[in-house]
Amino acid sequence: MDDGQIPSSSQSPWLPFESRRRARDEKREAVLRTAVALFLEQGYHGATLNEVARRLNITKPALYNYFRGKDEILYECWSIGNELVDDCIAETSVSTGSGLSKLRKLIVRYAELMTEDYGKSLVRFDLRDLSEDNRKIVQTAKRRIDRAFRDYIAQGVEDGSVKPCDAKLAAFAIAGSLNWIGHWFQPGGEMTGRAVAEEFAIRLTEGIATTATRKTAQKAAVPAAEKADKPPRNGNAPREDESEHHTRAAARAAGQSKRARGRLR
Amino acid sequence: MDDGQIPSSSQSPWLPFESRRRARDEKREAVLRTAVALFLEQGYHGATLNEVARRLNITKPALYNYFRGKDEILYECWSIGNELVDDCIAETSVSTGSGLSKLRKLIVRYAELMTEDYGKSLVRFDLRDLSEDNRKIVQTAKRRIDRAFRDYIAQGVEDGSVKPCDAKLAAFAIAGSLNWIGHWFQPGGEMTGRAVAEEFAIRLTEGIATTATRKTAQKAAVPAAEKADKPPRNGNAPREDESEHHTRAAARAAGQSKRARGRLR
DNA sequence: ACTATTTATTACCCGTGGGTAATATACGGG
DNA sequence: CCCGTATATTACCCACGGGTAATAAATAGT
Repeated sequence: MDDGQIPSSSQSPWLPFESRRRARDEKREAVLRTAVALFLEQGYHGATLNEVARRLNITKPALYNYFRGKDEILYECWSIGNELVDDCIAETSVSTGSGLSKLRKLIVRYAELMTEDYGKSLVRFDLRDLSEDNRKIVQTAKRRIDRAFRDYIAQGVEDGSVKPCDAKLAAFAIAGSLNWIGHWFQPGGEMTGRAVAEEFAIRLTEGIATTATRKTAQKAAVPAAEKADKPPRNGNAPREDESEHHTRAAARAAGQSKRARGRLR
Repeated sequence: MDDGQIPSSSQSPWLPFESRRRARDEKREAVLRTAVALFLEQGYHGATLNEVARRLNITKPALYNYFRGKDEILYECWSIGNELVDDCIAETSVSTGSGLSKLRKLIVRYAELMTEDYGKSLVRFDLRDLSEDNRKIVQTAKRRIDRAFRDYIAQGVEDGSVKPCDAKLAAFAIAGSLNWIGHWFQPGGEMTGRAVAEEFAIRLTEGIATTATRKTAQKAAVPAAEKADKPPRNGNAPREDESEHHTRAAARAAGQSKRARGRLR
């Protein structure tokens, strides 16, 4: 079935027996990358710290140099995902355009996140496995995400780009579809994450949008704004907006001083 | 915090110390009712068999008279939920009407299921906690459910009641919204399960429907069928169709002879 | 009433895996 | 070159909870 000799998978900073002198934070992140993948693969309870360590060519106790325990690793995985979502929200909220326009942008970004490991961790991990404190943080953040969807919808209703509807339920419906992506999507399938995201942005808004979605027929019903809403559905353009996907996440990658960092001796 | 003396919760056939002479199957089901509630409340791994037993006024080993082990209990919970879904599908598939009409019916039924314990078990439990064999059964059944959604959509596209679209993605989007209900809904909130279900049936189909949804304007575009599609949105009528929610489930309640029944000595 | 069968209880086992203590090795600075 | 610190390893602990064996209590049949 399985025996030793990991094929030096992905890229572990601990090459079997050579120079293991990388920066601390790089190792920390490597642990998280491995952990989130394993947690998704086997489930939090099915995955063992021994296996996480094994995949990194180290042993379990070494992990405790970087984390207080298993549940903290889980929390940190979730936390990274949350920072990515925050970036999505921040990006979309500063963008100009109607409520519908912002909603669509958020859907695309969020959907694509759900096709990646850290995004999935937001919806596949069980809050009850976290410590009391961390659980509260997560719950608060979840409400923030929900609020973003709801706000854009309400905003759209006001500016006329979205049909009048119950913002709360509409947000649940949309977020549900998107979150579910994290359960079924796996890379290597017929569609790329980006493609799924764009398709969902259309599908999930065409029910509540006042304007026609597909291409023509911008029937002149929108009172204000609605500028660069959507370049009319280019098949596979080289994503024009790779500018800076990481606002807060980039900060974390560089600075990274806050947040517990392993056993405090 | 908590101490002994369970307040004889719900209705346990094992009243603390009196007549415990119920039929075997009734006890079996009582175990499942308690187990599914506890699993949802604390998560499968967080819940212990000791606690399940405690809530039933018995002790852990007694459970092994009815089930082979914890994972079998999990499977049986899931299995009941699956039978309920099968009923939904069976009901809707024999109903007359357009593809859209069937789709809406299925959505309503399925959504309401997601507000109940056994329905939630379909989407909140982790397949990886099941035995190899049972996991295969579940996966097969899941595909069947997905197929039902997809078929109705495809059917609707053909008969003109649904706009042309990718049936697979549309089904994922709809099922995602519905499955997510099982994660956020809890009874006692502002809306009843039924209300949520009806609202979702509208919301999730108005994007892909060719006919106007709300009330008037049946613009004459549907080529065939489309009979008793929907009584125009009665606020809280006493659900006209309580006829027989349980086809297969009813059979199980009465006959119930198949399926492993505890330790075979 | 006596016995066979079912169903429950008490007492126990033990594998698993998170977590820790003691210790060794590598690294960087004076 | 030596020492302090950071980082890793080996060896271990032990709580938890699923599962079992032995046994007792209840039930049904004749």
